[in-house]
Amino acid sequence: MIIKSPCPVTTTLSVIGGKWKLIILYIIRDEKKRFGEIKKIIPAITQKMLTKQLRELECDGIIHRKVYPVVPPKVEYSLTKHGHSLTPIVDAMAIWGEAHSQFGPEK
Amino acid sequence: MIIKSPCPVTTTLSVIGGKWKLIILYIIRDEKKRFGEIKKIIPAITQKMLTKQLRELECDGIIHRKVYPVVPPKVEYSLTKHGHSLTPIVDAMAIWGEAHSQFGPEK
DNA sequence: CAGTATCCGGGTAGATACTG
DNA sequence: CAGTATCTACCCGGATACTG
Repeated sequence: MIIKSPCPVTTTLSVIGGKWKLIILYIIRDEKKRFGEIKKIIPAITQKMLTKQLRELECDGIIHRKVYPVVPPKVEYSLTKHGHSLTPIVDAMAIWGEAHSQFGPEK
Repeated sequence: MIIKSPCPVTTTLSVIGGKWKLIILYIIRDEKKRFGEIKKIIPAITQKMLTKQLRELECDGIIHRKVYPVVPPKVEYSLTKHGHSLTPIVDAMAIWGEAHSQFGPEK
């Protein structure tokens, strides 16, 4: 058995592995959100990073970007069907993180 | 709702998010492996990176490092109980990556 | 409001050589 | 065999300023 880096597991990681992507997925999992709403929920993220992470998720077909042609601009983000297929993984990771964050190395 | 970066999902990501960690977990999930064996299975990884990723996984209590005091050195890596609790997530990611790697952005 | 544009520092990761 | 050590390049991500 020989494994090269682009393999199924790493494919998934490349999609959700961004610093804020899991949080974003978590935020819009149930209802669509506007750019500013997401930004408010994650104050620590910069506009540049939020834009970048959203664009990458969009490129991977995970989220949908709906632009309303109004002034001032209004953009809503929501999960695509493809994106919804990730929620079990996001959930599992949230649960694992919750349960195991306090553990250190075994002795 | 306000989310800061160190939250459950990102905790999990920080543990398995390394470039090669998921692959390593996948490799030793069923049976312990020696350093050289892992290296052979992932030819693309450098010794330095393999060492680093293994150390980090060890620090997080995910894998166990058993050193045999022999010459030449022999070191075996295996999943800890804590590490085994990650396998459902690793599996889910592998399956998702397999199923969705061919998809692009939705139209 | 929802973005670009630009600058910049620090860490990630590769290549290579060396060692107990 | 299973690692260090060193040197280096790159890119991620933050800060800040500007715009349709």
